[in-house]
Amino acid sequence: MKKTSLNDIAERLGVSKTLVSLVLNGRGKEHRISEEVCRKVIELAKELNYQPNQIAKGLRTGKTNTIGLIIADIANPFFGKLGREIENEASKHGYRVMFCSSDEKAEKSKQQIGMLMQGQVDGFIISPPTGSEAQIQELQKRKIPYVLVDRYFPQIESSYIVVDNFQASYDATMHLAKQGYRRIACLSTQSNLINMNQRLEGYKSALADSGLEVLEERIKTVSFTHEKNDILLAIKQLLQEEKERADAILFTTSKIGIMGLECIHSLGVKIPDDVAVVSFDDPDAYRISNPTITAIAQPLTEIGSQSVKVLMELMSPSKEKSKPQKITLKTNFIVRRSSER
Amino acid sequence: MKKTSLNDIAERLGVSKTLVSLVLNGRGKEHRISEEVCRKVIELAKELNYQPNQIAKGLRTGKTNTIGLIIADIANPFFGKLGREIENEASKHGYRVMFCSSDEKAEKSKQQIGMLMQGQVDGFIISPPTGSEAQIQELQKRKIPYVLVDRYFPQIESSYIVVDNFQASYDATMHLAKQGYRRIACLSTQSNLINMNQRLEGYKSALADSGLEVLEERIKTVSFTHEKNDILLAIKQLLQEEKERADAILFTTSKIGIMGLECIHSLGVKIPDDVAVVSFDDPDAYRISNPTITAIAQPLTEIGSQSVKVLMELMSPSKEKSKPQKITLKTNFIVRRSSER
DNA sequence: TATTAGTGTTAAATCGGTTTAGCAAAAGTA
DNA sequence: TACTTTTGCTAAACCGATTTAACACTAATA
Repeated sequence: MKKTSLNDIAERLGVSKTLVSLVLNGRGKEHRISEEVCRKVIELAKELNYQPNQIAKGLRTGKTNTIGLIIADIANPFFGKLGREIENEASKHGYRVMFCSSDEKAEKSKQQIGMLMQGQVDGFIISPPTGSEAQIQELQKRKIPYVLVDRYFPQIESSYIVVDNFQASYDATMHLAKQGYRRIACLSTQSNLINMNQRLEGYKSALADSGLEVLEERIKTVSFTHEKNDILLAIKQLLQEEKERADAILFTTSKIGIMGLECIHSLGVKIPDDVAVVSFDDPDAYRISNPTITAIAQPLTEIGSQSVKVLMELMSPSKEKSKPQKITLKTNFIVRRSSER
Repeated sequence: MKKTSLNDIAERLGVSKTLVSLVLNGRGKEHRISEEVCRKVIELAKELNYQPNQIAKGLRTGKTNTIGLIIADIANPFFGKLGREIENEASKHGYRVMFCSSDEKAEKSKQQIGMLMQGQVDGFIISPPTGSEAQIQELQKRKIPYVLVDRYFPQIESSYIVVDNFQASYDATMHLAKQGYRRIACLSTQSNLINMNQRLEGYKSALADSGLEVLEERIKTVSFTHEKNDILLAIKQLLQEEKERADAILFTTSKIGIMGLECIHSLGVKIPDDVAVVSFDDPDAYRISNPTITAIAQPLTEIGSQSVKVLMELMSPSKEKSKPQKITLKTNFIVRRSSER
C-alpha cells in the first residue's frame, strides 16, 4: 500500500495534477476551478487520506517549515525548557524543530549548522559557543535567517534574545551584601562569552558599590566540561582557607550550582550558616533542596517565544531589510532560604 | 551568492552531472571514471564548497536521514537526557533528530506522527501516550519503522526498549520493608500505561511478600498534568491521618517525586524521620536534596543507544523480516539518605 | 576483417510536488 | 459576423539530486 500522490488523485479523476494541487492548496476559486471539480478533488483526497509529500514540496518551494536549534545540551534542564518553549511557539507557526547539542564546542556546532544548512531548515535559533563567530558570520553572509539566544557576539550584527545578565548578577550580589555577607565569592565558567562576562562584571560592580573588595582569589572558574573535581577543588579553596573564608557564593549557571551544592554538602558545610548560596537559573532542584536555593530565574517562555517570533519575521519574504532585533529581557530574582541570615 | 549545485560543477567542467554525482559519491572507480576527471571534480567541489541538497537527495532516494522522536516533554529531564542519548547515537549513524513533545496526549502525538510521516523522517522513536494504540498500529500497517521506549502496548507486536519496572519497583519496596517501614504508600499517575501498572504491581507484590497489607488508601494517583494541588492533597491524606500515617512513600516518576518532595517540605514533615522516600528516576535534584533521595535510576544511555540501534536495523533494507526486538533493561537502585532509618 | 569486450561518459527518466504560460470553448460585445 | 473577454483547465518546466540504460570509442580476440 503505497502513499497516495497528487498524480494518483489526478489520474483517478481524469484531471491534471496542476488542478489538484491548486484545489488542495485552496487556490481553486482564485483559479476559477468549478465548484463541482473542487468538491470531487477534496472528497477523493480525503478518501485516499492524501498527505502531500513535504520533501517534494520543499524541493520546489525552497521551504522546509523546519527550524534548526543549536544549543549546548538538550539534557541540561535550562536548554530543555528553552527547547520546549521554542517547540511550542514554532508549532503555532506550523514549524517543526530539529535540535542539536553542541556541548559548547565550536567544531560541533559548525558541523551541525553545516549539516542543517544543506536545505534542511529554513532558519536557525542558536546559542553560539565560544569561538563560533566565523560560523555566525557565514550565516550572515549567506543571508540565512538566524536568531541568537542566551548570548551573542557584540561585533556581529545579529538579532538576539538575552537577559540582562549584568543587572541580574548585580542585584543578586547586592542582595547578598545587604544580608550582611562580606566575603562573597563567585564560581563561573572559563569562557569569554558575553553572558558570562556580564555576570562577572555585575558581581564585581556590586561588590565595589557595596564597599567590598574584589579579590581575584574569590573568583573561580571551571571549564565548560564541568569536571566535578575542578568544582570540588574550587569550593574547597573558597571555603577552607581559615581566615578569609568565603561566606557566600554566587554560581553563574545552574549546572555549576548543582554540582557546587553537591560538593558543599559532601564537605559537610552548612547553608546558609557557613556559606550562603545564590545561583543563576532555577532548576527544579533548587526548590526541593534543603534549604531551598535563592535563584535568578530566566524568563524561558518569553525567550523561547520571542526567538521564534523574531525568526519568523526574518524568514518572511516581505520585510527583508528590517534591522536586527536585539532584545534584552529581565530576570526574576527569587529569594529563598539559602541566602537568609 | 547562490548555493552551488551539481549542475554548476558539471557545467564548469564540461561534464555531465551524472558523472559529478558518481564521483562525489565515491562511485567513480566502480564506474570507470578516469582518475584525472575524478580529481578535477573533487577539487572543484571543494573549491566551491559544494554541499549536496539533502532535500533533493531525499526526494529521489526516499531517505531523509532523520528520525522523529515523540516523547512526553523534552523539558522533563528524564526525556531530556533520553533525547540527548538518542541524538548522540543517531549522529553516529549520520542521522538527525526531530523532536516533538506530546504532553502524554494521544491527539497531540497523532498529529505529530502524522506530520512527520509526510516524508520527513525515515523512522520513529516513540514513547506512546495512553490511547495511542491506533496510531502505532497505523505505523505498523504502513510498514514505517518505529521503536517504542519507556512503555509499549502488549497487544501490538512492536520493537521496544524498556526497563524491568516490576522488578525495580519490587526491589525498592522490599528495601523499604527491610529498613523496617511498615506503612509504605505509593504515589503514581492515573494511567493504564504498562510501565505504570508494572510499577504498581511490583509495589503490591513486595508488600505481599513482606507480609504487609496492601491498602487502597495508601495508593494515590494523580493525573498526568500533575496538578500541584492534587499532589499536595494526596500527600496530606497519606501523612496526616493520625494513626495510619504512611511512614514511607514510593514515587513512581521523578516529576511526581519532585513535586511530592516540595509538598513534604512545605508541610514541615521530616525525611526520613517522619517519612521515608524512594523515587523512580534520578534527576540532579535528588543528589542535592537534603537528605539525598534514594532513587531507581534508569539506564538512559543504553535505552537511547539501543533504541537507535534497533531502529537502524529496522530501517536497513536488508533484514526486512526480522522479528520485533523486545529489550528489557535493568534499573540501578541507588540507596541514599531518604530511606535510612 | 568481423566480432566481442572493455572503457569512459552521458541523456533522460525519476522522485512529487508548485508554478508559469497558455490553450480551447463559451459568453459577451461591436 | 468578427473580435474580445471570460471561464475552466492543462502541458511542461522546474527544484536538485540519483539511477538506468545506452552510446561512442578503443583494444582484444576469433
